Amino acid sequence: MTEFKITQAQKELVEKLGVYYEKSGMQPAACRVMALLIVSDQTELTFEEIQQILNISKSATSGAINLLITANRVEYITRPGERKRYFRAKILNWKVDMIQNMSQMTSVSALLKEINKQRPKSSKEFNNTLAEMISFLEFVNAEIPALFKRWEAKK
Amino acid sequence: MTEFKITQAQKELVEKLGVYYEKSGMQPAACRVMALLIVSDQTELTFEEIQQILNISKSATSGAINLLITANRVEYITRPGERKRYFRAKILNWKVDMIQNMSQMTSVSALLKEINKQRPKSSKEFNNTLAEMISFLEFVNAEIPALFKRWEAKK
DNA sequence: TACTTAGTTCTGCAAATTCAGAACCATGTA
DNA sequence: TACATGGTTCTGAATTTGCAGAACTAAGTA
Repeated sequence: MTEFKITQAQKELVEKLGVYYEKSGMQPAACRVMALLIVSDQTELTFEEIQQILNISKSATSGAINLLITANRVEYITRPGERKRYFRAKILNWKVDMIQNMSQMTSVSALLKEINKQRPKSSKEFNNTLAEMISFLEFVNAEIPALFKRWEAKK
Repeated sequence: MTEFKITQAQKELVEKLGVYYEKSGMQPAACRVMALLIVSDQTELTFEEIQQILNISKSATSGAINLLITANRVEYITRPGERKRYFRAKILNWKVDMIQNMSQMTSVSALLKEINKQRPKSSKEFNNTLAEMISFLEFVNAEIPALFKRWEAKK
């Protein structure tokens, strides 16, 4: 039985980051696992370590890990001769994730467009505001690549 | 008893937009109310109209409306001589909302910064990736005003 | 004063979520 | 073959959520 632990300060960071992740609707245990993989000194943790550090059941651990893997937020590696898997946060892909996240705006603006099309002409101010929102969302969406470029340039 | 209704097409838009709002963790009924106030031909609806169109109970209607008011997403007006309130989506403030939403990134990046500070020097690649994320989040955050300006200019 | 209107608040149920515990399985090892 | 390891899956219990229904309140009206 490994007895790897994290410090009190780290525990608090796991909680804080965990709560942040919860806002996106993921279940608490999965959020803690995700947070732990970011906060922990080791970037790669085994099933057992995760379970013990967070003090949750095997089923909760299994469920959380698989959820995160499905959501493409966690991956695992194996080591030659070991059956254990080493789980780690998939943060190297953060740019792809962020682009995907930002691009969700596109789907909203498409929906808002559809809505605005069916709105009566009479509610002019409202429609105009909606049109402005759509215009801005589309603009931002189109600007994303440029945003990355300017960031790269500035570094 | 008023018998104001919405079309089938509108109902579907309310559902779609409602589901979109649900992603942010708000309760279903409140999301439907919000969506209705965007989709409906009338931009201002009474308590009774909302309740009847969405076919929900008074308590659900009351709860949803008050939640939305607290979240600053809905406001109401009154008309002289009438006791009823007319509720409407507070979309005219969309810029403020959007800036606030985007600025939430700042809070995450602050937290990530705190985390990165306590990480061991040994996990170099991980720390660097984290630092890059933070850098990008801060950059985007700083760029928000400029983004609005460029959008205005382009219009 | 009694009644209507416009909503609020309380009670409680039904459904969904989340997780622990135990049994189970698959692979490797002695 | 027996046992250990690294999980997965099933069951069910404890919360939590979301809302209906009914009672209630506050303000205006006849």
